[in-house]
Amino acid sequence: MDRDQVRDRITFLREEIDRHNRLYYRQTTPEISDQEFDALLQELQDLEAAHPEWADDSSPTARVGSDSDERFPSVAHSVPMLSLQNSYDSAEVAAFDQRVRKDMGGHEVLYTVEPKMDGVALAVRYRQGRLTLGLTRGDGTKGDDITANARTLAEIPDSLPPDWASFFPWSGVTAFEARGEVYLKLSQFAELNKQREAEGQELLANPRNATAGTLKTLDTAEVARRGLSVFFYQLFALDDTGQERHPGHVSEGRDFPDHQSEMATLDALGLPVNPFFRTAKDLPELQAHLEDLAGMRDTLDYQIDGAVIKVDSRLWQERLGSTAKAPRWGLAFKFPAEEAVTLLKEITLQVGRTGVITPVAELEPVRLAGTTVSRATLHNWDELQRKDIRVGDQVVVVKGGDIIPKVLRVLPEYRDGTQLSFPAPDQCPVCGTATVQQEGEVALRCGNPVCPAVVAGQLRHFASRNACDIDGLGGRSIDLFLELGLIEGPADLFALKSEVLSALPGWGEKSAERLRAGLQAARQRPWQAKIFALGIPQVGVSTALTLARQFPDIHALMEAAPEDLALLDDIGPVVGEQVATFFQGEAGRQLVQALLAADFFLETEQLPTAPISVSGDNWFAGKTFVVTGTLEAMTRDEAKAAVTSLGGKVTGSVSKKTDVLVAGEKAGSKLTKATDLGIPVLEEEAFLEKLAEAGWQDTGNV
DNA sequence: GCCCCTCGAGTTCT
DNA sequence: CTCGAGGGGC
Repeated sequence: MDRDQVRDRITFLREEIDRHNRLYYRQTTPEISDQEFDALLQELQDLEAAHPEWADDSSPTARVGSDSDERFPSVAHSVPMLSLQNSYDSAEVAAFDQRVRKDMGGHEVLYTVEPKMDGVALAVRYRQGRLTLGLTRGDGTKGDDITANARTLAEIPDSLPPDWASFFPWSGVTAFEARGEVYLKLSQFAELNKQREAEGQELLANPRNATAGTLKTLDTAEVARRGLSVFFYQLFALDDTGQERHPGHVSEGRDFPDHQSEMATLDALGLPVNPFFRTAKDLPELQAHLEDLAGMRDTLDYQIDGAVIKVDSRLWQERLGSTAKAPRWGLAFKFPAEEAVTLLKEITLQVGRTGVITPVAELEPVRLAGTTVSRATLHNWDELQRKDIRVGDQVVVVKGGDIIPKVLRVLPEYRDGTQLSFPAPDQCPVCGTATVQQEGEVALRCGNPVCPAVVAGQLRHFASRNACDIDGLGGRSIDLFLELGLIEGPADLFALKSEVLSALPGWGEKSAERLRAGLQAARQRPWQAKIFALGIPQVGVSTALTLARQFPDIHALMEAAPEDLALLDDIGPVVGEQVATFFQGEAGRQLVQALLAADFFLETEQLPTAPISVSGDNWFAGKTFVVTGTLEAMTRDEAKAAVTSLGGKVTGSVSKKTDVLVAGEKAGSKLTKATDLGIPVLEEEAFLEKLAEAGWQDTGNV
């Protein structure tokens, strides 16, 4: 099912379940068996679990269990407490705008935009200036009477100033109802959990659940202690008669002319309103406000999950009316979810170039922070056990560093006994060789040095950008060559015949020629890139450079003793031993011999390019830099090369020793850390200026 | 011997 | 980007 189908299905199931509920409870004429009903409910629960972004408080699943609470008396709402229609991207906002404009016959429209609080809805009633009732949303038509708890909220006044009625733009108001969202400030949430931790109590899972739980607590002293907050967004007068109903129509002058004045009146009454409140006269303005709000999200002391868009004029609201489900004059825009719940369908195994076997979670695809996530690494079996992840679990997925999905935790409450834990394999999934786990190591390895997965991984590494950077040789070609038995290792690439290549499926003379040129260029790669390409354990770009500076060619490097190696910068006994062992071992020796035979190594290797300082004494020289985020004018690697060429040092992580952080767009945790440590941050524009000042010019070849 | 810093390795999706 | 672990300063 694609996204739209899932959504339609959810809507259908909700309506269908509601219908059967009515048949069952009110008319006692069920159409389907209890089992069939349970199956529908189960399907809906599964879909909602996989798509938390479409959760809805009025869904039948939400009503099952805790929502309607026997411990509190149930009271009918004066006006049904509807929710707005949800939307998930800017196209849907545009469609909303178009529909509204059409319905308004080209009349000028003004929208309001306010944050959509991630809290719990609450209605409060005042009569003659005194708080008389606090009511939860419940099922939308009747809610739970939690008046005693509502009274404990410091932000909800028990009685209003004597002149309260004069704040309404029409006279004769004796009672009113205000609706809003109760929430827990993030700072307060953190404070509460700190206390709970100290007292050995279980921690509150998240602010929203904590708020919902608090409102349903019977101990009012405890409710008061939690320190809940509230923002109101709706206000209407009530009849003073026994039967409450919405009394006014705008045309009769007994309602607010627009949403703005409604908010202003709430504020005047001393009921808190969110400080973010804007108006927009067209779609671009609307979108700009939504973006602003999304940008502010992390700076707020409360969670918001989107924005609420309304047509400002109440007259137009009335004319636009409502569908059966939601008002036509408003829209809830939801930000992309940063956390999603989905089904872990399967765990598969991956064998990397070093032979390390990694478990990977295969997930039911789910939208998360703008992309669809279907896989996530589980790293190793320590992690699997620590988190007690099992096949068939509902899991919470987040995006680490906003890019790479990661399984945060399982939801054990969804387990039904069919979930199976996944033991570490005793055989390599690719070649069947027994797996080994070295002492003190977390990683599980395939014991076979020529495991096909390892060989493929080594070839990929050999061709990769920082290694030989072979143009025209991607992962798919490598797999193809291996499958056909054309090659067994990197050296065999050089012996591939053009005639053979151009006859391969998907290959022609052009691609064969491209690969030939790429291989020729590989022979001219800088010495350190060739060392890196060998794939020696523990030898990355940086260590390869150290080795290249010390040893002029492959022969000298092969003969180096571990003790000599350990003397080098950043190389200790462990890495020294690893390097020496690689060259003494059968596999390493064969690889080097074969590459020598293929003329891969040169008599005189190209020495690593020494830092060329333009003036030797520029702003960059001697400083330590970290580059993060996306730059416009250049790639991160180009920026690093530029800094290095001016005598600056570039490291990968921010620490006290970092002098400057160069931050592009969408900089993540590194920017946060740098700010914490008080390290100067240079944005791209300033960085380019400094480069120009230092006399750097783009040579094009990095 | 402890702690901080840096490096290597594996990682997703468009 | 994050994690684990090696290297080396203190």
